[in-house]
Amino acid sequence: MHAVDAHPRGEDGEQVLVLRSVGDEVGGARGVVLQHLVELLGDLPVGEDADLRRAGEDDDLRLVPVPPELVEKMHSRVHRVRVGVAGVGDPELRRRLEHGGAADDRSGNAGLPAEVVVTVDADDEPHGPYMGRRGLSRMGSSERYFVLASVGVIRRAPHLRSMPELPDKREAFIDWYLAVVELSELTDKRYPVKGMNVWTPYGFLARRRLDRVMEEEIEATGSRPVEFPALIPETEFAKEKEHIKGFDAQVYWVTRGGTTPLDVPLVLRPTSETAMYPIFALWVRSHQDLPLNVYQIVNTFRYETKTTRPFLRVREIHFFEEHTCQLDEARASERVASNLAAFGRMAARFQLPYLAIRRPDWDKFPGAFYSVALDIPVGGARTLQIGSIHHYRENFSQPYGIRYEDPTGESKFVHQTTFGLSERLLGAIVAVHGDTRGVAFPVDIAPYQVVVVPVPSAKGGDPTPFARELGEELRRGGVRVHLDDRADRPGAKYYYWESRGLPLRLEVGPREAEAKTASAVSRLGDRRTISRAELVPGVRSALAAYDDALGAKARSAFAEAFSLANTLEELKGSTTVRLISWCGTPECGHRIEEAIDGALLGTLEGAPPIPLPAPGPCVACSRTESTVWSAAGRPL
RNA sequence: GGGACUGUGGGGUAGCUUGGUCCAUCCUUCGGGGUUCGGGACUCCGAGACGCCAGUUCAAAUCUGGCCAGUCCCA
Repeated sequence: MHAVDAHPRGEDGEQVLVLRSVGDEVGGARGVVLQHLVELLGDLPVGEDADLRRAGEDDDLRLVPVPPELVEKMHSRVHRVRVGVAGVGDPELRRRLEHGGAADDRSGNAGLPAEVVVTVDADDEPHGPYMGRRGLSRMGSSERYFVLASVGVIRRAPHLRSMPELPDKREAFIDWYLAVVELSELTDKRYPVKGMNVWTPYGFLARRRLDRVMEEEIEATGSRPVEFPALIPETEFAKEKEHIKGFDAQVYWVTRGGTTPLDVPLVLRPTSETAMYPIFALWVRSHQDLPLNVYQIVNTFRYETKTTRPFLRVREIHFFEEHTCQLDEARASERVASNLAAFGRMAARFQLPYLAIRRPDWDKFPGAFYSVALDIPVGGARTLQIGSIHHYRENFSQPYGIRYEDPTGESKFVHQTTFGLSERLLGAIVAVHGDTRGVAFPVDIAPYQVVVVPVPSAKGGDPTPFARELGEELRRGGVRVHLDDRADRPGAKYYYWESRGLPLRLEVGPREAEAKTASAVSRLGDRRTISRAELVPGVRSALAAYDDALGAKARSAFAEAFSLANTLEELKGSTTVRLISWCGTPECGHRIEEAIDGALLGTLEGAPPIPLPAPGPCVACSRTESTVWSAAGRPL
């Protein structure tokens, strides 16, 4: 028997029949059904979600066995459902359920069901609340009438209160992701424009940390910040043919100023090539102006038609974009390599393992000579592109006239590169490090690195002053710290901060105040005692250990996300990202994409995610010449 | 672009098929009081919703139409 949360009509320990969620089924007759049950059960108290006062009519209720299909259907949603009244232990209750209702059909209510299926759930588990769209309402939808009842004992026991559980990350990644984002309050997605979400204070702090890391790492390679306007004249936008073709369907247009139609419509930048390059043509005159390495972090806009998801696919993108002009193709290739290295350093700070992949020609950035994408696996064969680096050769410098005079006096076009990242990185951090409790932030990104939680007690006194002292000292020591002195219970605060990815909390109760220590618990559950005297170094060392553990966990999951495939057949129904040998031809590429029902992500650049032998024959055509290791998956 | 489905308090939902039991259920959340505080406390009081516009009807959360928004599938 399961416990029933504090029912107004019941006493502790009292046995009741509880009618749950009258799913799809009884319609307006529910009150009548309830009334019958009340009568059937005589003086046995009946607990229910609905108001029994509404029950009034006097109609027939017949109990019938539940069809096995229905039981099966319910089985996945409700724990251990028993058929009919079989699960009822109490003989008296059972007798009444089986023989109670008298057939007396003088109903004036045509809407009543002729039969009502009652199932009795007599298991030991409390019914948890149901999250998402898969609640009880979907249960037994093919069945006409259906009442779910359960026998239980009223128990006013706090520990049986069940809290909402997150969907399973492996089974239902996107449901899990959305629930975690909601729970962690990184963003408010209720803004009334699809794909445009509000950055909450907590989310903004995380984003700003991300921006800082990007700024630091890119500036270390000689890049400098700039900011270009958000609007681009159609005339400039249209100069590079491939580029405009690639973005045409996704741009927002500004066609009016007030009530006056604009002579030249303006596009809201989907990316800034066409905003920057006319100006680059003015900035670059001689080889002495090169390289030109600049970046900006701005919002860009793309009219996404597919389903939008917080951080992963949005219409207003928080975009990091580096644009460079180089002397020649080789220097531009070097810049690509330098960007890859810079991203490697960023990813290390995010504790994110990733894949650098050269995209096949048909999937490169519109206007690019080639594109290197940064991908991560996100469960099953799914992948997420979190950034990209492009070599443009002279594809843009020619239409935009970006040329320089070389030392011999010859006029040449520059070779260009770009490097793009976005808030998808934040989504990636959530996706990779998050778990059944919510987000887990790496130390460098966490809005707060440490939260101090005082644990007061009536006997031991209030440790809050001591906690405040510790907080102050950490702040002076350069730690991002917050004192959580809300009136909640400590346990509630632990869950709260764990769901938001806090790396380390310090629990400070009377015992700690007495001993001049703090109990430090990491987001991964690691617990240690830090003495007041060693506070800042102790916290730093705990944070470093946590970061290492987080990275190690991510790397081991990363390695498990890949497997080899030797034939097209093996690609079908893939449950990991696949590594394959590919001859490089588009024909084979397309056959591969068809087999995996996804995308040929491209050829590996740099270190492989798992140890690989030399490339074998192409999975599609078995040719052995010039095959390369490639990855295939299903982009999210 | 084509098709299917869905819109109920801040979040998740019940109710809709068969209009009247509904001044709309439950959980969570939020505000206030008291009591608590070493892993999601209890208790008392209070707050909060039928996407929009028409129509049908004595009566609409429920039926019809349009619109808006969203989701899924296919191209």
